[in-house]
Amino acid sequence: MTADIPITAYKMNCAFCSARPLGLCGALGDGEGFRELRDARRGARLLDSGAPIYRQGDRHGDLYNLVSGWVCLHQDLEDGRRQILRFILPGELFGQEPAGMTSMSHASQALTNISLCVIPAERVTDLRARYPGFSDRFVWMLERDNHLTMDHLTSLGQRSALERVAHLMLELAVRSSRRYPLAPGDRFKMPLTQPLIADATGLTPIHVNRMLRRLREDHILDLRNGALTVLDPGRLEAMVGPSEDLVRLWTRYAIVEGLDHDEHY
Amino acid sequence: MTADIPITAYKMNCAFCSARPLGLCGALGDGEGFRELRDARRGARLLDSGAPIYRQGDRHGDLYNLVSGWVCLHQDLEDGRRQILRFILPGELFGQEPAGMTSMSHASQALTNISLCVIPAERVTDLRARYPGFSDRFVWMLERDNHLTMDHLTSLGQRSALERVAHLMLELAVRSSRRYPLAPGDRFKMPLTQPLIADATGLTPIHVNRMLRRLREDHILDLRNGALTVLDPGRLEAMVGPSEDLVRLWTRYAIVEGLDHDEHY
DNA sequence: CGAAGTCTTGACAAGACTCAAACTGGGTGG
DNA sequence: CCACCCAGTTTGAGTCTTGTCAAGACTTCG
Repeated sequence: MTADIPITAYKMNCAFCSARPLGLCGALGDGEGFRELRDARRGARLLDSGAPIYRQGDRHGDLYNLVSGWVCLHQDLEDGRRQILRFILPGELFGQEPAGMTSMSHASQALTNISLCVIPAERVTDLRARYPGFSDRFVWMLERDNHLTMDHLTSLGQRSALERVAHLMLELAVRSSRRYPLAPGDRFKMPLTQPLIADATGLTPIHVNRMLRRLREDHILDLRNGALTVLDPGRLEAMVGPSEDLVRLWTRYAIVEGLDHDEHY
Repeated sequence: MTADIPITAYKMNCAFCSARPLGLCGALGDGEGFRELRDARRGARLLDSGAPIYRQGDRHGDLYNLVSGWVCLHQDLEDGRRQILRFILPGELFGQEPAGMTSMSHASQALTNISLCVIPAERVTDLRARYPGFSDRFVWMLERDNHLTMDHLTSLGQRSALERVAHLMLELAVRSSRRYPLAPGDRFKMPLTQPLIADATGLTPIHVNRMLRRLREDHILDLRNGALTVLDPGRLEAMVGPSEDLVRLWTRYAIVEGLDHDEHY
């Protein structure tokens, strides 16, 4: 179920630990700050698909960096309805809450087998205070989260069921591959079930099924057996209409000063 | 239409300029940092109801602090549909975007006559780098925004039309008055039209009208002539089910170290 | 007084949800 | 190797919520 793994087992896309200079820690260089961050890690965790990472109402304390696998953040209502707020992909940070909150406002769950890097929130706060570049990247990540969440808000509030599903598929294809534009026939591994898509789009699983069928019959995309095939990128993008800036946020982990294009990733 | 006003005309609830120790600048104390912030202001602006503050696609550059009046942030689709992302109340900050964005992803509009405090974004970045307490509050505000947006996302995705309208009304009553809990008969000035509520909840104006009528007939609340009367706070809260933490975010501008309760506001 | 914007209502249409059932594929245990 | 089970997917029929269209009433303001 849950296992601790040695630090050496980390993959290379932890924003805290590696992926320099792209991740959070890139701002710390190779010096003292980076060593501090590395030493602050509470440890790594391996979790099985389906396992909760934290629950709604848990006391707040740690930040998480997803090293491998997929995670979703979701908010549950008392009567069982739940909204998936965001899908977390490798290299992304999650688990932060405004200071002063007594408990987590949302839960998180592994969608695949995952590996995580765990850092106490107060250590991050401390590093932020002492390393401005580190703080800047942290702020950038918050602003990015905000931006993506607002985009979802517009999608749920204004788009039709078909558009919402298309929007989510395009976003996840681009975010998971960091590639744009897409070509006809591109395939992406996507560990999503239709009930998950339903919780993310505010639809019922049955209706998601119908929308996916329609997208397939219209030769726009085909989601099956955990893989998405983009059949007609042009029409897909036309349905979604992502801005240039939005695509940039989809293809990046963090702002990197001086680097302005995706080619570096 | 637009007018510049002398610095002396500021009211006391600008997070940059005053409202100390509660606003952003509170962390700067009375010393050098505070003077720097005050001097960094690009100036103040008065705008008439309905005026745009910035448009979607405008170049990014300034941060805004609302001194008086109401503002909404909204994101528009090409075909005219629009989603209201957030209502901004006096004392709140808006206009930030992730570094690297070329243009604003959303627009903002004055819902009443307003007064604004304008600060160049790069000056804020600079102050963040040099004053950690200032940076903490800035981060806190971002996290708060994020939290509120996620709450709206859950509302749009999971709640019925009636619940969404009730949710918005409760939130705005509490946020605008900074008072909780509510008592039967409490009245709140609220410069909202039904089309605005529709854009915020993802419904049509006509359906908003139906929902408001039902809430009125059920003696839960009454929104009329720009004022909301809460008739039955108990049932209203039961419909919305806000957590303790959420209410705390509704009643506060900023984290203030050492102060833990609303009584200070 | 007229005009514009907002609110209200009714009748109808459409999109999305509910319920029920059959089908698929992968894993488990006999 | 097969039977079974399970979660996920697919489909159909019927219902209900919400949206659309149209028109009238009420405010506010010039």
